[in-house]
This record gives sequence, C-alpha cells and structure tokens, in this order.
Amino acid sequence: MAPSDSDAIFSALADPTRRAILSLIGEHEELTAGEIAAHFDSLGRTAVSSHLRILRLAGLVAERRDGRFRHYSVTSTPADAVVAFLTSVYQNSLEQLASAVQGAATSEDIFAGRVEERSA
Amino acid sequence: MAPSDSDAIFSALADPTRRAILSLIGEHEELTAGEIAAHFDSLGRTAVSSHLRILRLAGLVAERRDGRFRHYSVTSTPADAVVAFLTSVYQNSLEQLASAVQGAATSEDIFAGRVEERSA
DNA sequence: AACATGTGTGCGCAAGTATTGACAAACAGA
DNA sequence: TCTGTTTGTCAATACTTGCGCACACATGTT
Repeated sequence: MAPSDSDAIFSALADPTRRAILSLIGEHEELTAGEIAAHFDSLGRTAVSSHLRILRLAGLVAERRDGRFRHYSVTSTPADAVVAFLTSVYQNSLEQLASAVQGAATSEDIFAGRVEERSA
Repeated sequence: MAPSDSDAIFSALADPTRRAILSLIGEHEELTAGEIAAHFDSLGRTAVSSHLRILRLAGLVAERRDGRFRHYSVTSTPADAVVAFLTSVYQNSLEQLASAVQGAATSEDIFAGRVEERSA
C-alpha cells in the first residue's frame, strides 16, 4: 500500500496533457503557469494549475517563486524510477534500450498534436 | 485526438497492478493467464484477464494460444515510445539517462510490495 | 483600491476497476 | 458421445477515481 514514488510518476505521465506540459517545459528552461496555460486552447488556468500540482507532487517539475509568478522547470532525477522499471522488465534487451536512449534525439512527434496549442 | 500509441502505453503503465504483472512476466519467459492470476491474492481471474487485455492492446505483451492455455510474454519494442518521450523531455541529461539504463540492473524494489503475492 | 497571477474547493461528468454470473473452447474419462 | 472439469473471456453492475469548470480566496503589483 506504500504509494511508492513510481505510482505518482506513472499516474502523472498517464495524462497526455501532462506529458505535453512536461515536454513544453522541457523545450524551455523555465515557464510560468500563465505561459503554459497560454499554449493550450482547451484548458483553463485552474486545469493547468491542477496538472502542475500533480507533476510537482510526483517530483517531475520544480517550482520557483518569483514575486507573484511561479516558474516551473523539469527535474532531472525523476526519470530514474521509470528507467528502473523499464530495465527490470526488459532486462534481456538492455542494450537495445540504451542504444535507443542515445540514438533518439528528437522525437516530439510522439506526443505532438495531443493537445491543441496556440501559436503563442 | 489521435489515440497515439503512447497514450495506450502510458495508460497501461499507470496501474501498479499492471506494472506488477508486466514485471512478473518479465521474470519468466512465458506465463499463462492462470499462472499470473495465481500470484495475486486480491485479484480474480477476470480482473487479471482485463489487465492482460489492456497490456495486449497497448502492445506491451504478446499472446500465444496453445490449446486452452494462453501464454503471455513481454514484447521488446514497446518501450520505444516511453524512451522517446523521456529523451525528448530530458534532452539535457541524456547521458545521465543512458548511464542509468546501463547501470541499473536489478531494481525490483520499486514495484515490490505493490500487490500482495502468493508464495506460489 | 484595483488589477493580475495562481491556487484551493465543490460540483457534475466521464472513465476505469473489481466483482458476479454466464458463456465459449479445449481436454479427460467413462 | 456425453458429461464434467479446467481455462479464459465476455456482459452487466456497483464502486472508485480523475478531469475540467465556475467560483472564491490568497498573494503580489501598480
């Protein structure tokens, strides 16, 4: 019954909107909640805020307060749980996995078009 | 709005029970649905069957029919979508990711204890 | 005070999960 | 062949969870 970090991480990654938010932040260094919300047509501020809260509780993004703004950035360590799970399941094809990591440089197409974006 | 394979994959991985099933299959070469169900105390056959269906539709497991049995095994390619997403978000720390993949050999502790298992 | 940025709360709706009961398929025995 | 059992899934139901929205609140700026 231990929530076990991977629970929060995988649950957070389950939502395509959150993956889009995560990759959007990853493209920049930092983004404010307003800037993030501005990129999505079909989402209100509260929805974005709620997603950011989940991502933050999962340790996937970090929050830096600056006046009335809150800047969000991706954290580097959290992927460890995901990688650990993948390696445990795909022990046989570890080399494939490693090469895939090093090989794939840009593959935004996977989550592109998931959510309507404003041309900003 | 395209279901986009990664949707099914991340949704499938979101459930801790399915991750446990996936890793359980990964530990062996093949397992029948019954053998899988036998490893969980708090799950009926129908529940396991439903999870296997989701895993199969996501392309995470393969099904081989043999008489009245159905043997399930993990597929090697599906992790690509996950890896692609991780690399796109964590472009900055790709080396970290690659080393983590090669480094972590056994880390079942992450999903251990998620679901009660029978001593079989 | 007036305004902007972000979040917390409550509600309605949709999606997912586990259970029960029933069904199809395949094998064993008489 | 005809039961009877095992394996696994399908259908329907009840329960839980999660998402998005509207509103209100807290904080910070001008």
